[in-house]
Amino acid sequence: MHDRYEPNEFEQKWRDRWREADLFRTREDAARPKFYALDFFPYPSGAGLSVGHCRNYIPTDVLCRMRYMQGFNVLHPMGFDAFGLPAENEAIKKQRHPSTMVHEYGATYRRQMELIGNGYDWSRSFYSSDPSYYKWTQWIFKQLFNKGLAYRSNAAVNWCPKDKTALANEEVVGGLCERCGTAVEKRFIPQWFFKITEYAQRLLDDLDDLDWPEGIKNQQRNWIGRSEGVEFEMSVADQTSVPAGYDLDDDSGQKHEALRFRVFTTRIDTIFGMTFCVLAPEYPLVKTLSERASPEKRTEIEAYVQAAKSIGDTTRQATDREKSGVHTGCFAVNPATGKPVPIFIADYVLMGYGTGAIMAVPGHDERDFEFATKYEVPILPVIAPAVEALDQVIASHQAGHAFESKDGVLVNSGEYTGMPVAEAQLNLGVWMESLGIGERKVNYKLRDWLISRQRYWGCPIPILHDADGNVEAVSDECLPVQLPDVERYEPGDDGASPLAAITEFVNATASDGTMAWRETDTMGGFACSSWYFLRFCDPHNFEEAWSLEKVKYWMPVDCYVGGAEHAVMHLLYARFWTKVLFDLGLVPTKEPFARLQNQGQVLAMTPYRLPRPDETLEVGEDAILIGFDEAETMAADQLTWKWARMSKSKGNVVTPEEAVGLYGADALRVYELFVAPFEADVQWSNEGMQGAVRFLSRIFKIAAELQPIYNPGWRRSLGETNGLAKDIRRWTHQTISKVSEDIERFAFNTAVSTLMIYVNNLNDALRKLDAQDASQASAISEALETLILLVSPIAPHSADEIWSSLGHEGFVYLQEWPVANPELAVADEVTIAVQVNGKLRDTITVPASASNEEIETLAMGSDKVVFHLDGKTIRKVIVVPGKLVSFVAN
RNA sequence: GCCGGGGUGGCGGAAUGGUAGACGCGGCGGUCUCAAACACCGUUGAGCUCAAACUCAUGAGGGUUCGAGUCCCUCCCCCGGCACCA
Repeated sequence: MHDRYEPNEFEQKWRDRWREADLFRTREDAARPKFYALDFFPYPSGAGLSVGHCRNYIPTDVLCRMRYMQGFNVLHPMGFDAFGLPAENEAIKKQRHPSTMVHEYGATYRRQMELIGNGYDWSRSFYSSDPSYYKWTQWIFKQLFNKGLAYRSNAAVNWCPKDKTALANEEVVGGLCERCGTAVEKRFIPQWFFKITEYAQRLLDDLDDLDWPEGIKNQQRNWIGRSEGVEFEMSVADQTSVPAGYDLDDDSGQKHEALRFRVFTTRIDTIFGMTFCVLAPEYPLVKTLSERASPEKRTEIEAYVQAAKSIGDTTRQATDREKSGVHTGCFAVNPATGKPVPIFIADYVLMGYGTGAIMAVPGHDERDFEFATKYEVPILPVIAPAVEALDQVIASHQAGHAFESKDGVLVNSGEYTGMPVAEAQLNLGVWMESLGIGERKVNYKLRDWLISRQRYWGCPIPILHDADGNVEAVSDECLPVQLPDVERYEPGDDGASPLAAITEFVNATASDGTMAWRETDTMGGFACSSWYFLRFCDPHNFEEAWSLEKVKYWMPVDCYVGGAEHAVMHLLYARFWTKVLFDLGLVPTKEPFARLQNQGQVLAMTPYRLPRPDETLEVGEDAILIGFDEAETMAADQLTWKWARMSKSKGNVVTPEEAVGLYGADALRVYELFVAPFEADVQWSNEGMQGAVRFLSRIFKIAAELQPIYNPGWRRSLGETNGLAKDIRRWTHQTISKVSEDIERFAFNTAVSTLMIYVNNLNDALRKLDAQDASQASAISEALETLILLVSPIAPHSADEIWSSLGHEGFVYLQEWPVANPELAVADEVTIAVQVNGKLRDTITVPASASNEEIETLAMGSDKVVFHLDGKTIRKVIVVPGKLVSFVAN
């Protein structure tokens, strides 16, 4: 037996044995409970894994290993998110075919995952680019299509000029392509969408029951962006009702037919304060109003609309931009007051939200206030803290700000004056409905999910177009629509997929035998990852996407682990697909992931230097990234070292091979688990792993020392224990319960620290141990076994090595997880804090069975307590059993 | 601006309203060694000290409580997300 941790001597041996024994093959034993744990579907990048990725995979593996030992059927699969932009872009750069490249990278990932000792059931693995997988991605597309949830539309879409494809809203971050950081442009191309908006309310409501981090749920709530309000109709006023002081530019002198438009507001209570209204420049009515206007006015309007079109969305939506707009020369009637208000066109109103038109209440909305000030529109206070507190509102206006108030009462609001805001919102909504010009309505920021990509490397959309422009789904027998194997697949700039140039692919026959052509867009990668967790339940099914029975058994995923960056992308899409499939009766759960955990990132020291005078910095950077080689050549005062996320581009990656080579796989596992809470970021240092090595070495040392007295039959020879033997058993059973709980709640750092305390205690006990004492020998044998079992999910190679050195056959993984006996975990004596007037003055040791009165008496006997109580009268005594005694005296 | 999550020794971090700083890293002292490394043993919040005792201390300030890192209020700072969404 090794007496210290020497990973090179045994770790590889155990990994080989696990593979030979097919140890991690999924068990589907009907008598056992199931546990489904899953890591986010990784895209296999050419950079391979870093120790940062391991921080995701190791903890899931620890939990799975414990669950298996606890008697669960564990499903712990791994596969690869192979389709999509990142793979294709890398393949283009390397002049390779994405298919061969991705498989090669996937093999590297697998090798690295095995190197760190992770136990996946590789027999269930697949690539999302396998035809046997994407056949079913297409089949699910069809389910959506048949249900009316997939549609083609010629809308303005986000186009990434670098990746040469359209993107979903979720993939545009701050106006930039989420992948490559290029500014997106607007394009009008016919695109396929999924109607995720139809599920907005359910996606919002069902968040409440999920055991997910609050931050992720919050992000989804914001993204869905529900708001309640009233949508109502405004009529354009006839020129005869134009108020004095407004010069109407209508040169026709004619009466026009009644024009109307609808506005949405969340603050119907402020309607009496509407002194103008605003249409988005893209609003359809703008054209009509412009045609009515004088030639000069028309020129002005058209110029403004043109200008709004030409500036990008990002610029347009910058909050610090000065408001701009143009008066149409027309007026609309405020339905509450009956008075005409001017209609403006302004680009601060967006066509994409609500109706694209608003009622403007400058008195109580900062944006409207800014606009009204610039264009000299009246500002009217209609909400105040109280009817008699109008001066506060006026003061705010004079100071240059709208008075924004969610409570308070209405003023200057006719019969509603004096009514509290909440009540007025309800009453005015009802009033609108009774009048028949509006209704209470819920709006969402969520937009439909744009799924088309004008790229080669994705799942083909299984749709045929006929000569008349009709679309039909490819019949089930003809699935999968195979992605043609071609040499050249670079995207074009014309908004067409490269597949459009492949006539053999495009030409097809419709179901009625007429000529048709295939849809040439492919699906974005998020389609593939929206159901892979279902396929893992039944990965070799060639008849159907999955059998309902299998999915009923395994779903939902009990523990889903990955980074927080997918909050509104993958995690939202996968929820949506699951709900659709649920409605179709194809899956038994409304939600795919019962519990979600986000791991922290691993940061590495990365060299930066100060910019030279002629250099400009990247957004968010205050220095310029340099390579480690360059850093070596520079003087220390020229450099700044910063903690940055490990990435190939920063050159700061530590690979699992390096870490395992230097310190061993188990040391890497222990270090990553122990160094910080699971969800916290970690500052990587190779030296930090030395502590993990010491911990593992101590375990080996204890095991080696105990080997001669270790008795595998300790259960039979255990009798009444006292003294040291009893202490040992108490530590053992306390440790079992704490470690089990901690692993369960993802507190791996405290699980490891508990094991360290246990090891330290056993180490101390070793020095006092009497090998001739049978009860001590049994207790320490139990302790040694328990230590190996408890440490095995965390350091599986070491556990197996020690286990076999002690003469056991097989693997620790196949042993039963120990169960704590609460009676043994209880101490005979407890240390109790004694406080006088809230300050700690002494601690006393009392029998655990002592009554409150006995504890109080013992505490009164303490010299220190006597000293601090001297000359005082005890007013009150608080006894918390097992914890403290507190005297209140004066 | 809005919404989340945070702020504890030199560092990473522990702590169901009940002994703040577990465990580890680093430091210091020692054992082993010709010496070093490894390993092992001891020590390590600050102040005052020979020591005991005492005082202070969980971003700042208030409050509730016998007792607050933990609960409440006001404010500051950091991280993440959203942002002209009516």
